[in-house]
Amino acid sequence: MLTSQSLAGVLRNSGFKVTPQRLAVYEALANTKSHPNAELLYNELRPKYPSMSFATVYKTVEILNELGLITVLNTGEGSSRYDADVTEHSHIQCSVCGRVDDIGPLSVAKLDEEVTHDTGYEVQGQKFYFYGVCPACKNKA
Amino acid sequence: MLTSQSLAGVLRNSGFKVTPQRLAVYEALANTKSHPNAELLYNELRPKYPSMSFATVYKTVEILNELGLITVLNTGEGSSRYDADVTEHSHIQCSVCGRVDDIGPLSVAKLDEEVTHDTGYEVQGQKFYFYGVCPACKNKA
DNA sequence: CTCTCTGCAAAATTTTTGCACTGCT
DNA sequence: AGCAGTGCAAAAATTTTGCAGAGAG
Repeated sequence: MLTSQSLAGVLRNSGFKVTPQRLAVYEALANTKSHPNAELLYNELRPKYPSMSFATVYKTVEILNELGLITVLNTGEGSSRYDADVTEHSHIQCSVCGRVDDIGPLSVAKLDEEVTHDTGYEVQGQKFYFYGVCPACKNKA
Repeated sequence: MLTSQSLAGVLRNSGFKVTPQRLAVYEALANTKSHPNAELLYNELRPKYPSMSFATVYKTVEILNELGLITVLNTGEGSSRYDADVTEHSHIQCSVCGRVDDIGPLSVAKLDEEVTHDTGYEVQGQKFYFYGVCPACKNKA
């Protein structure tokens, strides 16, 4: 999670301009654990930035992702979700209510080695998704 | 991987009708390791089934997925990929050419436990995606 | 002042749906 | 024969793109 100042620095150093919209999109992601998609970001930012557009949301998350400042999640829904937490962690989605929660670092240190040996790929990254029923939905049932 | 006969049985037992299109979609998936998306399936089946439509492809993979006969992959591309191999395994995608390869079962036996303990979810399934450069693309570089 | 960025609208892409016709059982 | 399935076309949903005006450096 970066402060607005350090985000501004990263953008500038990478040749991108620092705009209120870019800071706002990042800040919205940094201040939530709900892993919103583009629509939710748009709806959340609209009140503060009435001119905010989907184009800007999508262009911004693309840049933030390129710069490694956010992660894009594909849980299998129609749309992508975004996460400002780029530290090593995984995600789990409730098959009942659809919420996505974080899973702290798993004991997977040897996996990259295993995968390299198994496939010959030069492994650069990984995304783990778990699916199940969240505690809240379990209690309702 | 089911034979056409056993697939027919599963469909019938589940109240679905056995149609040439359904058998063909499954067979196409069972006979490839390329994890095609809907468009590739459509293009592959078109010559044999000139009337094949995207609607049928999508409706069929939805049923096959419901029945647990195929798996849907979301690597982060625009479209979903489908895999008739439902045994426990993961996938790795080349960040250069986009191909998706299989990874045999990983040493992740304790992960579900770890996740349950960490999140309180009742874990039902998981999907692991690795990203990197495939041997072929490495050699070209 | 320049050049990137924003925001609108239109387009492209992927997936879903409605409905008449086909064909499985 | 009855009813689910197919296939067409249209619609929906998500994401991308073109371009004119706005704003950051």
